[in-house]
Amino acid sequence: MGRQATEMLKGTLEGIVLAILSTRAAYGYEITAWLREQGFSDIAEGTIYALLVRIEQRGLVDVAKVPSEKGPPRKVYSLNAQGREYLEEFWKTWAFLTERLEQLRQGGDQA
Amino acid sequence: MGRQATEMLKGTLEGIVLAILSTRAAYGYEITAWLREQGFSDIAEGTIYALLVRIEQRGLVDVAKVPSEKGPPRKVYSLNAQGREYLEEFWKTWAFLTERLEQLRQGGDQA
DNA sequence: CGGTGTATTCGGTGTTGCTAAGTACCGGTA
DNA sequence: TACCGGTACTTAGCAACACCGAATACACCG
Repeated sequence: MGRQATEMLKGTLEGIVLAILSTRAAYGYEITAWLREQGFSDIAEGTIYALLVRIEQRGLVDVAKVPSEKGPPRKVYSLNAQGREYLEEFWKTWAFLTERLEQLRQGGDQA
Repeated sequence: MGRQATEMLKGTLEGIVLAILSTRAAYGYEITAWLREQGFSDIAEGTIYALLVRIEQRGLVDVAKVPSEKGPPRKVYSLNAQGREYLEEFWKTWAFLTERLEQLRQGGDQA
């Protein structure tokens, strides 16, 4: 989607992944595929894996190694209590941002 | 506002400033003060100036040096045609992101 | 045995916002 | 005069994040 999207994803992508994991446990490959389906056409594979490693190191998710029928074992991530708290904060920050931008958009349309 | 906000601002702050400039010309100090009023409490002064330099170098804004009664001359920025185009793209990307996240938020609330 | 699809890892790059310090100009005050 | 606070901009170095490209590993199929 271009340069703007790349920069806007910073910080947001983390929230997106946490939000996905709040509905169900998932592994990297699966998440990447799902995001592509949702229109995040050019999210790099490596980006998701790196992100997953980060949130694991911060203790926001639990990990389970599950054998796959069709490849190497999967690392299945699930959101834990701390992750849920963090996700709450994310939504608050997101709400603040969207409010400000909604105001700006309306103001800009008038001018 | 913390780490999350910092990361989420990346890419978004640029759009915010362009949106401000689409309503009226402004200079750095003024923009910083306005943002603080709007609740962006800890946006660093240097951040805005650096951003303004970037968008100027990309040719999105025009600059005029205007003497001030109370200090060194102001650099007043105004959005030009290219900047307006770029801002349009920004809004599109932003709309895409908000759509996805709105869906995720609803899904997450159910689970 | 080589190729395709699944699944993860790693090193290096560019962009961005933050920190912190410095420069410059002006008015008021001691 | 000398100093301080408010205005206004600049700069150098840092940390975090998404991207790119390549590599690794496993399973099945022709």
